[in-house]
Amino acid sequence: MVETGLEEFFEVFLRKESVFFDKKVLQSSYTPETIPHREEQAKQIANILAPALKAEKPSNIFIYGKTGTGKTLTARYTTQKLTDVSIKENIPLRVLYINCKLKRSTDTEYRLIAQLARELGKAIPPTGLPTEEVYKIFFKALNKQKQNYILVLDEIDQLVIKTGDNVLYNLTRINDDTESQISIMGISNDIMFVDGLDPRVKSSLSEEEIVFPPYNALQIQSILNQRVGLAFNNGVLENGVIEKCAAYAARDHGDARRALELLRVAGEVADRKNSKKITIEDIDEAEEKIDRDRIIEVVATQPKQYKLVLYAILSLQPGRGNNIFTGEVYEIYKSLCKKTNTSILTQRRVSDIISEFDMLGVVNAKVISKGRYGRTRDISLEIPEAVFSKIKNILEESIHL
DNA sequence: CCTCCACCGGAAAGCCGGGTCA
DNA sequence: TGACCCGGCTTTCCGGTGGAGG
Repeated sequence: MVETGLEEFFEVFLRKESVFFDKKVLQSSYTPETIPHREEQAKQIANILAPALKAEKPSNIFIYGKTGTGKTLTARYTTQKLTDVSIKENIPLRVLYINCKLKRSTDTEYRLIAQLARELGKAIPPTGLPTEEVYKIFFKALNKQKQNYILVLDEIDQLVIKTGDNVLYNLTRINDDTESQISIMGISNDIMFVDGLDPRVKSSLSEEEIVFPPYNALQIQSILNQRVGLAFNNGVLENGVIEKCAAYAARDHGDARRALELLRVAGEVADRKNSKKITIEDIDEAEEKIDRDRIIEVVATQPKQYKLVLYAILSLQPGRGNNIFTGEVYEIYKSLCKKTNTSILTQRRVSDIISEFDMLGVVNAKVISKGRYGRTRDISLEIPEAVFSKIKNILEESIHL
């Protein structure tokens, strides 16, 4: 019985029409043929990197711009073209791209250097060696194959936040004692990031700076238009859909990635409704859905202690304004720990957990002063009404009560 | 104008599980 | 096997502080 039901389901699914022609085109991993509205920046990067083809060391570049402004895409695009030429002309040049935020892979000093050494063909164990040792192996490998390297460090700000600028210092002065030359292209979405750096690193890293401004609504429209032809079947977009998408994305900070995601999810929403068209309402629905799914995902994947803290905040929320304070949360949290037989963390730690939730956008927590009655955080939930009870359920289930 | 609350948040250090190497 | 390393998570210690109330 069940099988035939499923079989039928799959058959129906197979024959079901979709608004999509090729969904991949809307995913962030997709690299388009051209990058609209970034010709200027691509040109600049090309200018700076070009000397590498003549075995000269290009200046280090620091790229910054908000999320979804095409930094990574442009960096990959330009370096790809550069390698294409270097291969064709048989020039010893190599581009190493590292995303510094990849958890458990490139987000610490040891792991970053280890990864670089691996790119050069060395086997490095995931842990166990002194970092110093890994540096040695890496340098040795650099010396062995003499060539120009361009090291792209994406999300470089995350790396520094986590592990300090020591790594960058070491990397920027590699050229002093190796045969190979290595240029660094740092990509960050935090503009203030360089200011916190060691002055030596700062001046070295930002020999050249390139800014990626946010896209405006019109530009986002054209980016979307570039892709809809490939992504969707003909005529599935209702009038005004692109405009609305672009408007939404431009509203906060010209994030093209968000616009593409919005469009993709709207398509999925339409598909699920068996609709042959994507309507403007689908966009609204998509935006909410993205928001909800994100929060649910974030909450569901937190460790137990975090869940307890969040649950404590949750149970203080209903029917109140923004007056939840750290002390109250901690008291509730402690009682929850006892109830669930969990070890109790210190208030210092819980305080950090609260600020992590703040950064994740699950909670809003800003420090206020209550004068005579001390200083604390003013905490309020950022969870949309629609998912409140669902979140509560998730927490209750995974904490057992 | 001063006090003093109830925390904040930086720094350092400890614990533990994962690992290497000789 | 023992000495040693990394990294995540946590505790300990402690100096700081905005502003209501005296």
